[in-house]
Amino acid sequence: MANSRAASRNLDGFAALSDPTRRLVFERIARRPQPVGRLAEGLAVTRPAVSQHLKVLKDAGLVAVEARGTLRVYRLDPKGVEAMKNYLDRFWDEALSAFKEVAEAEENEA
Amino acid sequence: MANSRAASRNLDGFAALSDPTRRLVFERIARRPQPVGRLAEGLAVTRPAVSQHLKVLKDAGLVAVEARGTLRVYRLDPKGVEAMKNYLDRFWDEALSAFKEVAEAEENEA
DNA sequence: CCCATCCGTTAGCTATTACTAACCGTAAGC
DNA sequence: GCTTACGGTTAGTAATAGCTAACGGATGGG
Repeated sequence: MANSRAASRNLDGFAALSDPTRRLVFERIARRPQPVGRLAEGLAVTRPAVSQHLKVLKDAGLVAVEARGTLRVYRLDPKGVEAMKNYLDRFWDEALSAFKEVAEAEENEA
Repeated sequence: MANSRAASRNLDGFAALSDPTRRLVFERIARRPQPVGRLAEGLAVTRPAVSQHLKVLKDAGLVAVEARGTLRVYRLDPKGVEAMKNYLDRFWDEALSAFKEVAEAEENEA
């Protein structure tokens, strides 16, 4: 990675986790690797919908597939999670320092 | 906050950072606190658009405002960033362990 | 070989979103 | 008090996203 833009790659994870249904799919997979059919049972949406959500999560690097015969078991993928964590860490210190400056400024005004 | 759902609140940040233009606004504010007008100058979209993006970022707890006379300076807000960081940390270990299990399984198959 | 099961894909519809243009409110400067 | 600069809000539009229904492909068991 040459510049800071490298950390900005693969940030489709934000769009992937922006949908509540997709977050549920993600959290269920985190609890235990599962095939698509089982996920669809407890999710109030049809199986094709879950399949489309899985495609988005897979393209974002948040989940991975393991073909086990005719079953396709989905599990978490650390790649996408790490990319998002790194991105947020980039601004974490700046967020704290900005907050601190304001706190001190308000102190002077008081 | 009693259960793990507490960490799932305030996750509108994912939707907020899912838009590329909104990410640019967020990153620019991170670099230096700025008023709306200055942000709109370098962003290829009109000022009202930036204002709407700022409202989304503010509702998500990612930015905060400080009224300085007629100027309104926007800065980062640690709240939303922390919520997202915590959420991702919840699944970080599970993602790694799931990855490890698969690696070992593939090792046995080889 | 045939059937059943599991899964991904497409077409089409509806709802949501990001955008611009126009408007209104508010705080300084003369 | 009037004007100017700065900003949030609304109306309306074009694009995008999530959903269901229907289909097609691939694997395993009888």
